Amino acid sequence: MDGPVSRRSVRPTLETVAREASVSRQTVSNVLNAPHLVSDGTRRRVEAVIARTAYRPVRAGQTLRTRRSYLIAVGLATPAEDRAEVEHRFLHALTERAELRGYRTLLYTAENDEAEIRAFESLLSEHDLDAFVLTGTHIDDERTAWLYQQAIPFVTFGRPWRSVAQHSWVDVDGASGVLAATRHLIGLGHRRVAFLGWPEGSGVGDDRHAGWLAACDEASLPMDGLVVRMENSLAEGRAACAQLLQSGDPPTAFVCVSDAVALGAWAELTARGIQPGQQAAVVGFDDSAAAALVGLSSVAQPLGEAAVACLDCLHNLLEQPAGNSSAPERLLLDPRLMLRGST
Amino acid sequence: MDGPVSRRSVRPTLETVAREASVSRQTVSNVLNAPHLVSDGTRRRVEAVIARTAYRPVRAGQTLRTRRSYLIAVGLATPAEDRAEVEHRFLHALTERAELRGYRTLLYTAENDEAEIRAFESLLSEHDLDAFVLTGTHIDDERTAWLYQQAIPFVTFGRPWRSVAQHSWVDVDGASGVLAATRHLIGLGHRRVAFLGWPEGSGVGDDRHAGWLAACDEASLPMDGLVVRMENSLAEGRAACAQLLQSGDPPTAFVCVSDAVALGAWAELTARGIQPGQQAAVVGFDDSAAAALVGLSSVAQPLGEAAVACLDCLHNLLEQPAGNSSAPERLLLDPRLMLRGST
DNA sequence: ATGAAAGCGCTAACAC
DNA sequence: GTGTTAGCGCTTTCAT
Repeated sequence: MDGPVSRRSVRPTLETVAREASVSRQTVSNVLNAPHLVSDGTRRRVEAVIARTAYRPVRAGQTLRTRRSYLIAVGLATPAEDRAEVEHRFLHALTERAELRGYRTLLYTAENDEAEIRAFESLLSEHDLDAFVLTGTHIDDERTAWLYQQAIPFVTFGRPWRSVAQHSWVDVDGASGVLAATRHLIGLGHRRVAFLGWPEGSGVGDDRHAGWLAACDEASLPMDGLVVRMENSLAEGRAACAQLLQSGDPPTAFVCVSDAVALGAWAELTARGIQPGQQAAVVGFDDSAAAALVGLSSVAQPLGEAAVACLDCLHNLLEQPAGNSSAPERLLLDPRLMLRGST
Repeated sequence: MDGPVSRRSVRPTLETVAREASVSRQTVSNVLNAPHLVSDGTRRRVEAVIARTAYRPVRAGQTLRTRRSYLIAVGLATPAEDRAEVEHRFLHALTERAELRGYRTLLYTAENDEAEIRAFESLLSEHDLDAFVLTGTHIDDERTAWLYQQAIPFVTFGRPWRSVAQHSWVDVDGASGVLAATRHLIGLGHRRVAFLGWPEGSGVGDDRHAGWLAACDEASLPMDGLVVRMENSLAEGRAACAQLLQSGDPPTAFVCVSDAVALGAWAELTARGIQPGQQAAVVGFDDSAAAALVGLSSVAQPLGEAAVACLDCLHNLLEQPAGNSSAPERLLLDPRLMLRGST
C-alpha cells in the first residue's frame, strides 16, 4: 500500500479553470452561480473543464466576499437522559437534508439562554453563520428575542410559548397525538382512562394533557381523580400508577406524557402481575428505543418531517431577495401513534 | 420592545483596530497571533482597542490565507435505536471541549464508508476542514485507509480492528469493564455466571466477551454452556435468558454485552417472578437511560474523557510544526461499573 | 519592534 | 455575453 501523500498536489481554482477553458474567471463564476447569463456553448465548455479538473469552489473565498457561509448552527442539548434520542434523530435528519441543499450543520453547546446568546455572537462574528436552529423553546425565551431583535435568520423546533419575538417555527402537535392515543384506548373499551402528566406550567406538558382532556370530554368519560402530575421519571410514573391502582375505582388505561413515565407505569403493572395489553393498557410519548424494547405503545414525533420543515423555513428566510421578508411560517405536525403490545 | 435592527451596524476589522490604535494592521495581527513580537506598550494599547471595539477576527479571512478553518468534522451515526445515547453524550462532550480550544464541530452524515469518503472530499475542498473524528471503526475500514493515505489529520473513537492505517485512536476497554462486572458478581457469591453476547467477529463484542472469559478463568468457574450469542435486541436477550434458565443447572448471574440484551434478560427474570438483585443478577453495558430507569447495573463508558482524549490527539496532529509528525497515540480508557439494584 | 506590499479565492460592479 | 477591476479580512514576506 502507498504511504501518506500530501493532499495539496493539485487544487484547481477559478483561475485554473478559466485558463483551461479560455474564459475569464468571472465567466466560470457565472457558470456556477448564474448560468443563465452564460451562452450555452461557453457554459458547456466550462462545465467540461470543471468536471475534468474536479474543481470545487473554496467556501472561504465566497464567504469573505458574500458574507454567507452555508453553515447552519444547531445547539446540542445538555445530555439529559431523556432527550438524547429525539435530539439525535432530529439532528441526523437535519444534517442529512441540509447537505442536500448545500448547507452544513455546525454544533454548539450552551448551558442556558445567556450562554447561548454568547455562542450566537461568536458564531456569527467568527464563522459568519447563516442561520440558527433552536430547540427547547420555553417561556421568556431570551434567545429568540435576541435573534429577532438582531434580525438574524432562525427557526425553532418547538413553538414559542408566550414570546414577543415573531419567528418561524415548527412543532409537533402533542395534543393531537395524545388525543389519538386516548381515543384508541376508548375505542378498545376502556372507560376509566388516567393521565400521568408533568406539573402544570410547562407548555409541552399542558399541551399533551389537553389532548387527553379532549378525548375524555368527547366520549363523556370521567376525569375526576384520574390525573396525576409528577416530574419526568420512571420512579414517579411507577408511584403514580400504584397510587391510582389503590383507589376505589382504579383506571384500566394509562395515557402518559412521556415514555419515562409510561415505563414506570408499565413496571408497576408488571410487578403486580397485571399484563399491559391484557388487563390494562399503557401509552407513552416519544417512541423511544426503550418503548420499542418492552413493547410499549407510544406517540412518535415525525422528526424527519420536522427537520425538513425547519430547512424550508430557513430557505425562505435565506434565499429571499433582500429586504423582502415574508411573514414567519408556523407549522404544527401530527405525530403518529405506534401501537405495540401494551395496548 | 425594539423591532429588528440590522446587525451590520459596526463590524470592526483589523483595519479599524489598527487605525484606532495608531499601528499597522500587521501589528494588530501580531498582538493576536504572536504577542511576543510586540512591545508591551503597543500590545496593551492594541488590546485596549480590541476590547473596546469587541473586535473578533473573521475566520474566512484567516482560512483563505492559512487554509485552516478551526473546524472539526464529526460523522453522525444513522439513528440505530441503540447508539443514540452514547453518540449524543460523546458529541456533546466533544463539542463543548472543542469550543474551549477555539474549534467548532461540523456534522456530516453518511450511509457507508464510500459515502463517508465522498463527504471527506467535499468537506475538505469546500470548508477546509482541519481534522476528522470517526466513530464506529470496523474491520477493513476504508475511511481510515483513505484519510491515512491522504495524510489528513484524524482520530478515531474506537480502536482499529486489523487496519493497515497508522493513526491515533481512543477507545474504551470493554474487556476490562466486563471483567470488573464479572468479578463483582463472583465476589457476590455467584458460581454460574452466563455471558449473553453478540455473534463472534465483531471486534467490540469479542472484546467484551474476553473480559468475562478472563474473570471466570481466574476464579476457575465453569464456562461450558454459559455463553449465548445473538443479535443486539431485547427480544433475543430475553429468549437467551429463558433458554439458559431452562437448562439443568441454570446460571444465577447474567453478564450482558449491551443494555438492550441485559434488559431482555431482566424482563425474562421479572416475568418469571425472579427479582433481579435478589435471586439472580444482571449486568448490562453502556449505562443507558433505560438501565438507570429499571435499576439495571451497567458498565459506563467514560465518554467525556474519551472526547477530551480525541481532542488531545488532534491537537498533537494540528499544532505540530509541519513535517514533524509524531507517532500516533493509542489510548484505552477504563469504563466504570455502575451498580444498581439488579446486582 | 513595526510597517508596507502582496495575495489567498472568490464575486459585485461595471465596462465593453 | 464576456472581460476587467477592485476588494472582502486576513497573514506572509520582506523592508525598515
